[in-house]
Amino acid sequence: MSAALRPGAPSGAPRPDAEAIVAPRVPVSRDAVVQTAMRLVEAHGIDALTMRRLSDELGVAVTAIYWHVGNRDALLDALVDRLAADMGTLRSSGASARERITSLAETLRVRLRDRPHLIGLAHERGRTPEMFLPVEQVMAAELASVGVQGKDAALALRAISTHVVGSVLLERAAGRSSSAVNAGDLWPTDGEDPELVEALAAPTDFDRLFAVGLNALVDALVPREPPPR
Amino acid sequence: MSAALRPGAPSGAPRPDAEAIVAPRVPVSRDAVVQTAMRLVEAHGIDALTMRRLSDELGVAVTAIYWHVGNRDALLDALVDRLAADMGTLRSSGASARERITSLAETLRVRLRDRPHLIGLAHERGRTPEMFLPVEQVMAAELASVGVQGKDAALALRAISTHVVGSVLLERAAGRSSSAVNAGDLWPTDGEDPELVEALAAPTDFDRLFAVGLNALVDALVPREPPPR
DNA sequence: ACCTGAACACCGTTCAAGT
DNA sequence: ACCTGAACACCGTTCAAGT
Repeated sequence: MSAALRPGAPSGAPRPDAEAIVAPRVPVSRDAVVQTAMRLVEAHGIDALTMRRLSDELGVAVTAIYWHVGNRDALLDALVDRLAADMGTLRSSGASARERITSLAETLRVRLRDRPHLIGLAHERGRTPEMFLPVEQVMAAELASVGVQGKDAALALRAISTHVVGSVLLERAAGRSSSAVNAGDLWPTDGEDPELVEALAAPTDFDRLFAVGLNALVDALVPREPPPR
Repeated sequence: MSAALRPGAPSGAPRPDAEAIVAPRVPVSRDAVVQTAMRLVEAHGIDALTMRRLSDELGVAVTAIYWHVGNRDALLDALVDRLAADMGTLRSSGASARERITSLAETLRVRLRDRPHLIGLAHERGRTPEMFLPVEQVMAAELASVGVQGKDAALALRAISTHVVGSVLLERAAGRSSSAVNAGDLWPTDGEDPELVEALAAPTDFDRLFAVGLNALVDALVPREPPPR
């Protein structure tokens, strides 16, 4: 089911500057390797990314991959690089600084949640900070506008972005749980608060959970008014 | 450097009910397998747990492991089971319900942080809820004492324990980062708030970060006074 | 009941060799 | 500059066979 389009298949214009004619060759670029790897990880998770499967997908021998990216570890680094670049920039929207900060955090969350396997990878490699960068830049300006700067601003930024990744990671983990274990299933059912047990047995509402935590953080860290001048 | 104490070595009393005499045998129990696996993971991380290394450590052939635990996946499940059991129970201490809840969360955090590789494993397998169980039981009682019950209590419990695991997971990830990438290193140094950039370049103070988030959550979710009766 | 050894399919990686 | 094939050490797992 693989190794299909190995020979020929000259998609793309033939390069005029080559002594070609015989076999267009269309060499696999480093870029193509990274891109295909990204697709594999997004679609089937990190375990699906084996050097051999990747080379199959590209229609080359395994060893060709090594020429382009060095080894698997370097390839994973390249994936995170690209993911970080893909995060792009953000604009804040909302009436007050607090609303704008809230909406920034929500946007980042959605963006991360769209590519769960890849942010899982970034997490494993301790490179989540790079994912925050774009939002933090904008958020810093918002904080400054209400008088939060310096070390306080750094703390607030970290608290909020930590909350975002934490939420995404845990939601992802919950999704991966085979039997979807919830705390409620483990509680004694003869307790004094059956409504609590029932609520814990139900699947977590991650949207609400995220919102509650975010609200609490914003309340604690972002003042309502700009400071008196 | 392994496969050392293979034959003989009859540690533990010889069983009197056996037809033995010739070779004490001391069979490897399922319990011993799980225990050794746990040690391996705690000491060297999940990747160090290969079936072959494990069997070496136990002084048996690889295939013997399979007889005791089925396969690697089942073994990992057994590890998480044991971890959950090891979490034990907790007592809350403090003057008010708020203080007791705060100290419970802090205790859970420390307990999880002591075994980073194992809770990483539990996380990967979507089984963190079981780690919370003991604390949540006690915390539910504290919440009830200030009038928080039912669905509200469930939300509060989840918000707090999510914050705890999230913190631990991210701290662990930061520790695993090779070059300890911090957001500050990526910011332009010609910004308008050099103190902010400097603070972001410094390593994260996870204790403080945790405390700030926890405080915000407790403020938002746990009332100061018990409700009027 | 408990363990071994051979065997299989699958990894990542190196290297000499080809064009 | 780019790719191949053979080879190596290491995985998890199955199975028939031993005691």
